[in-house]
Amino acid sequence: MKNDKKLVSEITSMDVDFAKWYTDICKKADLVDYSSVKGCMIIRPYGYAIWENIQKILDTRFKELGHENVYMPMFIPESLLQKEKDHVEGFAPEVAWVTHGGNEELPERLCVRPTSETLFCEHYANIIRSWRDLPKLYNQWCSVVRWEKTTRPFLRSREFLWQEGHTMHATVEEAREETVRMLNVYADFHENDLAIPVIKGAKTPSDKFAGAEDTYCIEAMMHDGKALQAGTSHFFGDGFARAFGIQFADQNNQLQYPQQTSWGVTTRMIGGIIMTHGDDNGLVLPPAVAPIQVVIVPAAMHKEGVLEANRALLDRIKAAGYRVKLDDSENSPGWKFAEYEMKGVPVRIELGPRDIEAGQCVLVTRYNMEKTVVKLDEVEEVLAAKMTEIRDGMYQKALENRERRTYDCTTLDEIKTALAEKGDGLVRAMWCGDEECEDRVKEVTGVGSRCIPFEQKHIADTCVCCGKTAKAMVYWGIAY
RNA sequence: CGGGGUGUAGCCCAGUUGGUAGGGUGCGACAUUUGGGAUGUCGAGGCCGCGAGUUCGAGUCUCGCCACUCCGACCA
Repeated sequence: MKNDKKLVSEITSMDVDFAKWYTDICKKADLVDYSSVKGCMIIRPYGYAIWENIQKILDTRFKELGHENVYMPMFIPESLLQKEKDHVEGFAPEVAWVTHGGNEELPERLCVRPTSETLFCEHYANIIRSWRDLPKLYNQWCSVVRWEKTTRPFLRSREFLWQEGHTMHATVEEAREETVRMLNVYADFHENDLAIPVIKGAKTPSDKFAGAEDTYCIEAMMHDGKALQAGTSHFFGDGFARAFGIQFADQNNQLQYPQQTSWGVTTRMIGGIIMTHGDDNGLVLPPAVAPIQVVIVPAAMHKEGVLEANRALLDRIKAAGYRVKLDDSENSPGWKFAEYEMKGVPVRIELGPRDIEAGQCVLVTRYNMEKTVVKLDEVEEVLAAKMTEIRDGMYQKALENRERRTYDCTTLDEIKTALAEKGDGLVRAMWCGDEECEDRVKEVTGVGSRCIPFEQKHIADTCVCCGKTAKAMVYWGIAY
């Protein structure tokens, strides 16, 4: 059939070429366009609307937990960046520098923020004096620049949008609690709103954020079995505070250094949504962040009464609180079906003369293409149930993929065999804690350490690599 | 940053031994259509990625650069 042919030619199949499939979706679903600067993407209205929905949900949660939004400058003087040694060393290779203002060379070059710990610290040094000033719970929504070598839309761009929380606390316990609390916010958001199952855990020492004492992360598995770091939360101790001279007088009038955290998620999450839920017909969006949650496609639109009935349905669904669109354009229904499937709209409702006569409409859920005939009277109730069902179904589907592609291994050979026979995936294996073994596992098997999960599973007594007593079970994988 | 691939209309692509650019799709108008990407007619749309060079003449040959893309090393 001609239609089928066209569909196939639109997007590369994910089984044929996952990477190509990914970029096809990004472009064909109107999420991004390329700009004239390498690695800098234009986020188009449909893609940006997803980000705005993500922002709304997270911003609300941050504020519920007492965080306040601020805005820091985008430039960091070189001397400021250099105050914390590990931090500079970590970021130096990928910062962009501003060296001129107009035609004048600047006395000190400015780096375009790759992250803002140093700026927050400089400011905190000025505003924190007493235990009464703590905690400081600041967050900012902004973009940062990291001069990446290879770039991909959403997954790795040289400029990306994110949110960075930076907090200061009086005690270690309180700061550690904050670090875990925010990791949990990210994990809940991924699982409940994005329908992406995540593994919570700690990064190994070699994989920690530059300057952090502990880095926690959530790891998600993409459809192709590769891992995506979806969010991070860091505990800094007082390392930065000492470097920046931030001190407060405690209740005994003793000077103390405050304990610091930072945490962030980025537009990369959109890449995560695409690669977790998408299929060969295009994007599949979780209802919570879909710019359009319901699209109404009229059939035989020009027959008498059809458009009116569709408009009435639109008003009702809108009144019920959904982001809904009626496509009354002149395109054929078939065109519209394909279009909104490409864009990942969670629910499509078809309403034509036959339905109107029968007092019903046809409801199709995107993630499984299931058709349901719904009585018009019951649309609101059915929609409410469907939205939950969609989120649960998408989550389940993603979880099954992850479980099918998670392999427990006790030797390096087992890892190699599992990956070769079952395909890319996450490997659960024991680790002694030595960086040498960590490197060797990657060298020999191709999978690197992703995280030491909070939820441990005992697979063996000894390290998968050296055979010494194991300290922890580690998730290993190929990372995006 | 190494290795490969690709840059021609918005998109996909053709373009012969070098002779001044074409198809499909999309776009605009009109008509007929509309339950899985409709059809016809007319029309608009090009610094052939950018810059040098060879040549009477370059989309085509040479060199350089840039971008995209894939595979590796680094990263949210």
